[in-house]
Amino acid sequence: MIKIGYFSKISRVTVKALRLYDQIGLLRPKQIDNFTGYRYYDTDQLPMIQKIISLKEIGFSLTEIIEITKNNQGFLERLMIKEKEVKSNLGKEKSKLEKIEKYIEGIKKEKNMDYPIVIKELPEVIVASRRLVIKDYNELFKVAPEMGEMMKAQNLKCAVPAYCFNVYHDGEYKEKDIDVEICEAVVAAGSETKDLKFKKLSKTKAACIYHKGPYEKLGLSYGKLIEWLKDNNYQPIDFFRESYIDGCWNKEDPNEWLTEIQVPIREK
Amino acid sequence: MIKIGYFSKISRVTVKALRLYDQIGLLRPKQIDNFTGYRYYDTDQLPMIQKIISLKEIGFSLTEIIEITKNNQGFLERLMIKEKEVKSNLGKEKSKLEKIEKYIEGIKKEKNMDYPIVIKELPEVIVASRRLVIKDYNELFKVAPEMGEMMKAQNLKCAVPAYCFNVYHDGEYKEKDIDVEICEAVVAAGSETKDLKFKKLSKTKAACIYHKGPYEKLGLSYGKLIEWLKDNNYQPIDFFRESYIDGCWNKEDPNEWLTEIQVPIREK
DNA sequence: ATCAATCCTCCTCTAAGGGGAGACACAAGC
DNA sequence: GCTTGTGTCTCCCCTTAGAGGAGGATTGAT
Repeated sequence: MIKIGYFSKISRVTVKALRLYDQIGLLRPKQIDNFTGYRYYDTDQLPMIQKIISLKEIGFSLTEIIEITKNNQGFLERLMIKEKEVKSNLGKEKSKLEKIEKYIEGIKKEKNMDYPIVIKELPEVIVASRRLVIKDYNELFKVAPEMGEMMKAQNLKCAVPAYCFNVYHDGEYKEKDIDVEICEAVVAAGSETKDLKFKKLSKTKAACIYHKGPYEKLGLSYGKLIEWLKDNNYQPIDFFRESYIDGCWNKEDPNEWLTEIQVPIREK
Repeated sequence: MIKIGYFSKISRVTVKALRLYDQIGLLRPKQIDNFTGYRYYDTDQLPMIQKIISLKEIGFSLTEIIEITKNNQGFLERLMIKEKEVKSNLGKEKSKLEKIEKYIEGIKKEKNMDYPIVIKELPEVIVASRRLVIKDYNELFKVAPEMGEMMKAQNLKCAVPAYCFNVYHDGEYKEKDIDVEICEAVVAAGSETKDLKFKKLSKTKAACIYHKGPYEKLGLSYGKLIEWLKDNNYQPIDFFRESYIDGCWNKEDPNEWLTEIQVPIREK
């Protein structure tokens, strides 16, 4: 019979750990002195502690190890479950590594990524949409409230949280005669009119970037996003959405305006 | 100004997490009502929470994120450190996966691995060694105590924990005229005699397996170990050591005898 | 007999929140 | 103005696998 310290040395398991294993019933000392409380182990418990170490090394928790060592039933199943888990972890670590390397690359190329680009899942949503050609961007400040009126007339309820974005349908950047579609998420579709259509957008992954500041500089953010798509080998599967978060309606200073550009992509 | 629940929805971060971030000073609400304690956030805090999420995704802890967002100094270095970390994790997960697959394979092939094979590091050790040819295995029970006498005569101190093993130098298994070397770890070398040599064994990785039961069945364990080496593409770099843990000196029943077979291997 | 080493139990701490209790606060319907 | 339901607040406990340490008892060696 050997004391815990010696058993700790030959098993290469700390005393703290051994006491814990005793406590949770994973590995009880062969004998415990009733008066002193001293734990006495036997060398023939070495294989058991070895097994515990092995199972720990492949990722089983102590609770799982207790169950495994108690009755060997279902060990194969457990192994296969654990295999999946580990594979999933492996995938996560790989994706971390990719992201880190992108970050490092970005810094070395001196791209100033004040705001990171992330992939989000955009939920399924029903939008009221009005598509029209406007003379210039300023006209937006007129037609947007009009649309609000139309929606109010139908007693449409906007979704919460609000989600309001524009889609620009021109193939190129234009300053005049812009083909724009204004979309606003609603709780349920209304009745279609000449000016107001409804559609359901299915959920999708999207690459997103925030843009802070006036709309004239949105181009910079579009540029970053497009470059990122190319670098990461993603392909857009729908139009870019320009989602308005802060704007003239709640912030006076255009430098405070906040917009998010979202582009639906196919998952890799 | 929006309340925590709404901010939670649009940022996709739980209320619990937001409150924690507030508490640790990572992301304070823009305003807090002195009377009610209600937290009020602003939409312009979205980019910040986004950044936090991104940094979390690549494996930074909240404490690290606080430091990163406070002053951007050394971000590149941090990234490179994190890259190493993640690569190391990746390696660990891969090794887990390998082990799991070996286990599964073993079970499917019905190899009864009552005791797992593990790789340990054997520490550097000084051994007293006596090499001789014995007529049969029973002679060991005579020569071993003799060696004890020789050591006692020189007042040699055995190492703690005790480490006593045999090395069989014959190229094949023999029943007679066995070329055996008996080794015992000592604290310091003594003076060499005809029968007693000393040598220092450097530390090395070794594949090890426990064997419980009489010595006649040691062959089975040797077999498993050798097969495992082949399966895992390891090559022995030294003789097999048969390390005696429980034996006739402390257990009567040979079924209780415990031996560990160790074979030094080169690290992959 | 003394003293250092070992052992015991008990307590707190880790990271990033999750779950829940009890108490207020707010908005809507009557 | 009142009730009701929901949202929010703080505070407390819980999770893993031990690490670290305090304070006190025991052991082994001199």
